[in-house]
Amino acid sequence: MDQPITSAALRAIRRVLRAADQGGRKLASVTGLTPSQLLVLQEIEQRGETLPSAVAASLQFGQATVTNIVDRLEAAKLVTRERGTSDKRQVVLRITEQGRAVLENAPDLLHKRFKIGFNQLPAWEQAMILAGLERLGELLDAGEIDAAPLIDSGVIDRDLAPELRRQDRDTNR
Amino acid sequence: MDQPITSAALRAIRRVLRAADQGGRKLASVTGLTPSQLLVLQEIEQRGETLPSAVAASLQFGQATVTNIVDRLEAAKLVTRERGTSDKRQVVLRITEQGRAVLENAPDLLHKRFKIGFNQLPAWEQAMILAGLERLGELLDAGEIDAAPLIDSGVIDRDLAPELRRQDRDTNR
DNA sequence: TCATTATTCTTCGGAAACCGAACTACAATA
DNA sequence: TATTGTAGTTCGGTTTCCGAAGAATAATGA
Repeated sequence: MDQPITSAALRAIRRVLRAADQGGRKLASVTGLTPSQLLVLQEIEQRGETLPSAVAASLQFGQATVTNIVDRLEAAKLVTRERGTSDKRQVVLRITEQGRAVLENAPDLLHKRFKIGFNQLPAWEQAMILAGLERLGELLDAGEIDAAPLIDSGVIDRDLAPELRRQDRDTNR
Repeated sequence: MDQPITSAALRAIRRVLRAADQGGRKLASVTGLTPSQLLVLQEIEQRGETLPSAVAASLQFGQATVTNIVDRLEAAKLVTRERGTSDKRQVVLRITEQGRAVLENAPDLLHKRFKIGFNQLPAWEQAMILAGLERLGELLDAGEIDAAPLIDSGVIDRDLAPELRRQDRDTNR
């Protein structure tokens, strides 16, 4: 059905995704910083001084999510929350020294693994990979997809599920 | 610090990751199948008849996680659970007709978006992207990384956090 | 054969990521 | 001033993961 090259590419993508995921998980267990937290932290560092809404927009997270994550970062003293002066509705986020230190010492593992290998590749190959990735990025976030043509074909019934589960299994023993 | 090309590549990777994530989330809201569920389902389909442990190993999930996900898939009747005959500790997973149908109708959006764009690219570019991706996959899951050199530099104190949070904010008003 | 050890899976409890909807301040506008 | 808009937060809910402990069954060895 698919071109072989297409599905090979898909497999490769999934592999990359999985690797990223795993790396993140491991990172979390070691540093106490989850991937999302790291992302937010990086975002804040890059911008120097931002608003939660900006972070949310850029990371495509909901505001609620950002609040949540910033809560943790603040508790860990990696980030500062301060009410805006001109517009008091706003909240200004700043990274702390500690935050910066964490970013230095805990480049996420994806980053790390990647860098190690990548730097060893010949330049042409680096260029090729980069070009491919960028193309891919374009493909993937090109415009909103219409998520229409997915008919109701056996969708999960969330309310029914829990009961069914236990019951089904018990009758099975 | 990093070569510019390295960090460009990293940005590109993150972009791809984010796109995948978003796509997955959207998919979930439409079909009721989350990305992980889809992965497990696909895995079961491919293998035709498997054990949870095999799925877990291949997807690099914990057993508990697989149990959890299979619970949902089973409740949705996309998958069948049956005790093994020769070894009764085992559980045999099979995809149902419905499950197959769902896989057909709900190729995940990543897949979909990707296919659309990808197929339109000239062959050489497809080849290039593929090569880049595969190289990347190798880089990323090359061997276990030693997650050692991450010193305790401002790690989150999980127990302290929740209290701090609320308190800090209240004093802030 | 019986007891011990291993295995396969499930259950339980817990952290975190997300989100939408309701809500609170504050700002801007008419 | 009254209304409408905007920035963040809170609340409640779902899902993903995991580790540890448990139950059932197999395999092993004395």
